[in-house]
Amino acid sequence: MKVTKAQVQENRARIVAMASVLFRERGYDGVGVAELMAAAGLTHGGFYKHFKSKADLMAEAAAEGLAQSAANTADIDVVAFVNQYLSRQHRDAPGDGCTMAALCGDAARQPESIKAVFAAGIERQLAILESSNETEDESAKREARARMIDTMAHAVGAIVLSRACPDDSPLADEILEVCRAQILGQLRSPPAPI
Amino acid sequence: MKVTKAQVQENRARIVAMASVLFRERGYDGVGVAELMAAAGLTHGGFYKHFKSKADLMAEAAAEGLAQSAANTADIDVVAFVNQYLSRQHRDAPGDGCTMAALCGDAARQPESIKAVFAAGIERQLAILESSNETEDESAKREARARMIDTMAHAVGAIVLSRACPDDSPLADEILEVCRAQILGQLRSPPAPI
DNA sequence: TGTACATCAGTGAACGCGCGTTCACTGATGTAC
DNA sequence: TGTACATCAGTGAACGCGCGTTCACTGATGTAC
Repeated sequence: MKVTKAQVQENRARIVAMASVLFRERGYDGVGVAELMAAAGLTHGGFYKHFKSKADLMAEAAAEGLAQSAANTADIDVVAFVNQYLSRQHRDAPGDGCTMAALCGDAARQPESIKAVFAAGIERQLAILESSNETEDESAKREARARMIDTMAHAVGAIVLSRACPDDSPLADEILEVCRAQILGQLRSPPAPI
Repeated sequence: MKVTKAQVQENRARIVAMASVLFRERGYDGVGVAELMAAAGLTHGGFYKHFKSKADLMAEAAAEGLAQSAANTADIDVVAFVNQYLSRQHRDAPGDGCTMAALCGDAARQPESIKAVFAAGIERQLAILESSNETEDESAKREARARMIDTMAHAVGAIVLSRACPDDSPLADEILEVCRAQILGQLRSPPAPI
């Protein structure tokens, strides 16, 4: 049962999309090839007609997830981004949340090729966040970049730490709220003195 | 070949200690029971004389790792702690680094019992960091706690994000340096306005 | 436009492998006398 | 203090299982005429 070219493309895209979600929910080792294919409505045997290996799909799914996050960020301002990022909804739904927050720990133990995808994703996200700042001044640009790197790490840390706490634990919510207030405060305040 | 009571205790402690390191280096799914036992100089069959299951050891190894971090923090002040935490040495040696930074992502997908160990570890670390502040004032105490939660999340995020980048990538170092400067700046400055 | 045939995405059984866990056995330890 | 024996940490083979990957096969698609 061969299938139209359009169908092939669509199937492949669906595999990547489902993988992107499932990996975020359960980690790279937490989902098998068979389950991934089943989630896309296919059987596992056809997997290698689309991808060289599971690691291959991991890289592609990460790229997709990171691109999606970037796209979601493009339209809103930094304050809205932070409010949404540091919400309980985001923390409790890793599957359609930030790929960095969900998979950074896993990425650290993956081959360089996957780490490269993450680094590119971070740079891309930074470019979008910085773009709200339209200055021409070089030192102001550097300042804006540093601020955004800092904000990103701060936000990722809050989500990651909050997710490591038991469901409904007060500490999990406290981490989120404290960090949200702090990050928003910093964004409002002038550059920190050196 | 039975073994003295002291030897039994020592063997068990060695298993937990090695597990604590290996899990931090390669994640909970990245190390098997056989390898864990071999690292402790034993064969895999005896594992279940010491632990009910691998998950059991995971919880104990996490507790050990978190307790160790707390102990290491007890003697030094917050600035020294931050400088050490956000160093390339720490980033590049997860095996004897912070358990939170190394395993938070994994913990998020583990049973509640392990998440509880993490939450307890976070509280313990907070207690130590807050203790440098010796005020009696209730609102100042709350302020100190919030600051330390914030600092911890910030620092964890920086390490986790930096580790997801390729080895020797400029971005990995940039993240570390930017966050270190920022965190130290905040610790020096007065409480952020609300 | 209609026919004949090569292509190749998808199927499902099978592969070897490493995992967590169980088990019968060993033999020095530690206890009872 | 010396002897006899029960205990149980440690061994290494074996278990079932699910994993990533391979393979012979299918049959509609898309191409060549």
